[in-house]
Amino acid sequence: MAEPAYRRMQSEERRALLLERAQELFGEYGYDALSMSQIAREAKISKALLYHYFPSKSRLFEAALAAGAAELRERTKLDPALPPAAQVAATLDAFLGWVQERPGAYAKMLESAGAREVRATMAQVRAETAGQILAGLGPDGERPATRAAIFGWLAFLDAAILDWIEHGDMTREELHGMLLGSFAGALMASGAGAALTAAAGGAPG
Amino acid sequence: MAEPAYRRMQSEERRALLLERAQELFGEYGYDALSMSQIAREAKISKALLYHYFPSKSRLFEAALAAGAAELRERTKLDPALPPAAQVAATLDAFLGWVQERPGAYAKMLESAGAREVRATMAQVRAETAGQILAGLGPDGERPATRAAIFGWLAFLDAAILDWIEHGDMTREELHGMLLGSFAGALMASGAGAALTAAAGGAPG
DNA sequence: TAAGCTTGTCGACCAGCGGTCAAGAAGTTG
DNA sequence: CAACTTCTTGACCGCTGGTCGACAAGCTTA
Repeated sequence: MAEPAYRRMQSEERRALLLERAQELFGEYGYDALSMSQIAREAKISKALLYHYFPSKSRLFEAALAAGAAELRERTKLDPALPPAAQVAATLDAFLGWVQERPGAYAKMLESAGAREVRATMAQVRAETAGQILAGLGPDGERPATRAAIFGWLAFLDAAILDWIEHGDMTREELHGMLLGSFAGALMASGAGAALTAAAGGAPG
Repeated sequence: MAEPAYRRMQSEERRALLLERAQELFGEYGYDALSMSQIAREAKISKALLYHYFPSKSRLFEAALAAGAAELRERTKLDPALPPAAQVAATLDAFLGWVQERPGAYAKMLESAGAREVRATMAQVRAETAGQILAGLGPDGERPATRAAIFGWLAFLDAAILDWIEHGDMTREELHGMLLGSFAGALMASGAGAALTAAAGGAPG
């Protein structure tokens, strides 16, 4: 008679389900506008069970972030034989395409970056990205001004993308050109112009 | 015999005292690592009294922010007769000097910008700053790509300053040159090169 | 069919948060 | 010394992230 009060699932199945749901929800609400209780409610489980699979909210967010990052990485695989500027151009284009497919989620993710508990994680992601670019610049990549310029440009990138998402009055190509030109300008300004031997993509206008 | 359980103060005196204390504490801990209870404790009053003077934590933060901004504005008064690029150069230099005097507090303030309840306020501040720069650029300031470039550069500015504060291996002049050069590069890349008739300051070599 | 066991699952709980309220006490006025 | 203003407080609320012991789903064994 009595139906089971809940359906029991395999550990890995449940975990994957929760992760997927959390990814969607974080992308919809952002980190701090989404509570663990709400995630549990949406997934129709108790909050305690959510904590059984993920030890904390920040770790759950990191897991969701990592899942998204893996997806992105696949899209932005680069050819190490290309000159640095061309690598940046190609990767940037793939990246913009990826953002274009989930503009809301990307914006929420950028917002979430400011939340206290995940700040360190996001800073690390940025540091790794910057490190990759700097490594591709050769000896110039070790100069403090160039390091600051790359960190600055990564922030430039996110801010310009947010503006693009918010206003929607630029084509992706236009944005791409502006970003690439700014990248070149930042490198030049940092004194790393020598690394820009190959064409970095023309600025429109 | 019985000493008073607390000392009563004039409304304005208390308010000014609390605002000053809050400014220090926000600068030391940032927005979300600092609770209203903690502020009250540090100021040796009850939390309820703090709420009597400031209706919410975010409003208290905004008041503290505005106080700092007023200080900053006085330091960065600009001469509207100068060409735009020179205005930016001079303002930027004054701004860097201001940051240099309170590096920790400025870093905490940038961190705080990501907190949920103050995000809108910080976005508004940035929008006003961007608007001022764009207005100084003439007709170019109305182009979407230029708008995105200015927003991007403001983010660049903050990120580069954070890097500067964190590593401390650049002189202020070096940073100033890199920032100005990047500003020019971003404008060029957005197609607003015409606005850069006057020297924007040389990039270091 | 039923007992035994593993472990997925839940309700109840905790300290702390931002925020609110009626009541009390400090200090001034008649 | 009483009356009054208003600055100040302790107790409270709903919610958050997070923890814990106990229940029960459903497989294994007999």
